[in-house]
Amino acid sequence: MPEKIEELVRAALAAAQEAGDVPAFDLDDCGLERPADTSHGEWTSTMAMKSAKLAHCAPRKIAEAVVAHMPEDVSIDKVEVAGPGFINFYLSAAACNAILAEARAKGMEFAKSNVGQGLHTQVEFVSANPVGPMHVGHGRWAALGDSLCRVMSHAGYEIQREFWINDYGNQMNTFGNSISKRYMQLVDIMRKNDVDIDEARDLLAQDRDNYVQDEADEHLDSYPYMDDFTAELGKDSYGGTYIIDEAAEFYRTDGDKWVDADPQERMLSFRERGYQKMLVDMRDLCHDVRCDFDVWMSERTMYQKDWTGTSPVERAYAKLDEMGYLYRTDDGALWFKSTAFGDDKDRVIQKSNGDYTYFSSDIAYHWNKFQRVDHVIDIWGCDHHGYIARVRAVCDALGYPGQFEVPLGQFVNLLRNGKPIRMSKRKGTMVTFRELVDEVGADATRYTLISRSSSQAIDFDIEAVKEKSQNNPVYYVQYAHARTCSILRRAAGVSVEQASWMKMDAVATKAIGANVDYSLLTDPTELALSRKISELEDLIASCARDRAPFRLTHFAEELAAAFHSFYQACQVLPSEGRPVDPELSRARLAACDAVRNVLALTLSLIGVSAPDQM
RNA sequence: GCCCCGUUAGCUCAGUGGAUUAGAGCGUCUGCCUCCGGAGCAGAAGGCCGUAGGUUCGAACCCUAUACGGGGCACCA
Repeated sequence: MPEKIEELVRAALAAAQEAGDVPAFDLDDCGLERPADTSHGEWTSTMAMKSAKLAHCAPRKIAEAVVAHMPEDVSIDKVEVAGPGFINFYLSAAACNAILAEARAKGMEFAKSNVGQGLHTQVEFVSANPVGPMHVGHGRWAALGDSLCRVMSHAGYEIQREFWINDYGNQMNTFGNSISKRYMQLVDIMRKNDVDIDEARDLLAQDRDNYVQDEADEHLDSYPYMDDFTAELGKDSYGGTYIIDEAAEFYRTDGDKWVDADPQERMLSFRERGYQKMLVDMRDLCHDVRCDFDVWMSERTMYQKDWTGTSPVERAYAKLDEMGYLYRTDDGALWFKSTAFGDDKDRVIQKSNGDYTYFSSDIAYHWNKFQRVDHVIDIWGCDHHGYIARVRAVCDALGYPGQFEVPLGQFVNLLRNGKPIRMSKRKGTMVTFRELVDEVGADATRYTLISRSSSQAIDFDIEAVKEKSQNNPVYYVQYAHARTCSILRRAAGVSVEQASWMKMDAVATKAIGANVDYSLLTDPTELALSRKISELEDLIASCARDRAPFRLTHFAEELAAAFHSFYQACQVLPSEGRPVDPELSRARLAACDAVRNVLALTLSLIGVSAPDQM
């Protein structure tokens, strides 16, 4: 439709200029927009205001001349000049409602575009360390990243989803040692108190709870095991209950065979098996919120030597060195000249003691990414923002300027009854994402986490989301979808059971039949439906371009509201005392079906289910 | 000191340079089921868009300055 209106505007302007009503000038942009207020028509052109200066002519005068020369068109009811010089186009009902037929015909393929032009894009997100459970912040990245991928795919990008596993470095050993220490403590408790593993686990967990609750460290003797734990492993150790559970599980499978074993071997065994379990847990949890990754990339692979006898990290160093971007200081540390690419200061990539810094992994990793895709998006928490410049510097240095971007996301503030929850890394207290999903449900969790701009910090009140889940907008939208299904089932004379094996598309076809006359839909609430639905394609394209999938939740709520209004104002099926013309009824059913399709599509783009009944 | 995010209705937030009247949800108040799903609808009340300049035909939106709030500035990962 916008293409057609643009044609008409250009033709009208040419005619007006030909007639001498408007000075000659070149029009580069028709400035087509959708007026916010429906009383201003379906489309408006701001070309008169935009070209007023160029034409040395009052915008209102240009607009009037253009309208006077506007060619006739069947899909245009009328064209008007309004305000300072808007040219408003009012479409016929048939033209407005054509979108309903399109939405029904295309279903989940509706509102696709090609703004991405097939650009091979990798989106890396979540990438939680495999040494503990995912927290709510990771959940936000999962919801955001996955939704972005779905939206970008719909808008014509070739998308690859990737999870980067930080399974290299000291933290892995700390993780292994933490489990190992807990294992030894469990054995100690069992022997001293003559209890079984389950009781020992509870005693040890209680010891930790005492420690956590004692914020001020006042009762120094009430949690001996926790003190012993932190004394031996330091404050950066992993003290959470899940580590105790992990250790107890290893005791159940292995018994006390590790008690007298070599501590290093014990640590390695626990580390690797614990790591694998964490990975499986994260994969399952992501899957449960409908977020599945294409690639799980291990940091360790960046240090594994291939047949050439070198690792990806070493090859990346050689490449940068060859290009003259590395230098070594007297103390032996190796530096990357990131200031050459706009970073604040140069960055160490190999410490003076010979160890690699974490940054070195990212150098090799991002080089690796660009060997697989043409564009890289890393979704990071806002606390990583200082890290962007150096990674971008690497990408620039390696020859991929402008192909690396980082949408930063603000954090999730967890609250309980309006009070902030103390999240202590030191003491390992946290509300896990798993707990949240199990209590609130995947749909409400995902919807809530995606529904705000990622540049906005979210206050997520657990009690409020749990207790007020009935008021959650996600149910409002799902209810609208279920309602369309209900009407279609009733019209088709099909039970819920029959519908479930027939599928809703078949139910709709049975209810509606062929050759629907969409021009019968002229009520304002009916036209509001087609108007709203016609916005989706541009919306998806802009969500993809701006990396802002959250806007789809607003669209879903608006469409649901438009549908509920329509439903209230227009009787779809004839009932006692409320007759409806059969053809009108079919057209309204078709409108319901279009809404059903579009709601299902929109919800699927944000990874939320569209139930046929609730 | 430097960098990032925010500041819009009582609360939580949308707002892509456009129109007299800056929107939505929650909360408050008033109506609407002998009627296709009331998890709904219709309406009311509630705003000098943090402040001050600038750009523009036009600014909540862009620019500059400034105030307040949150976060970040490792040879940690």
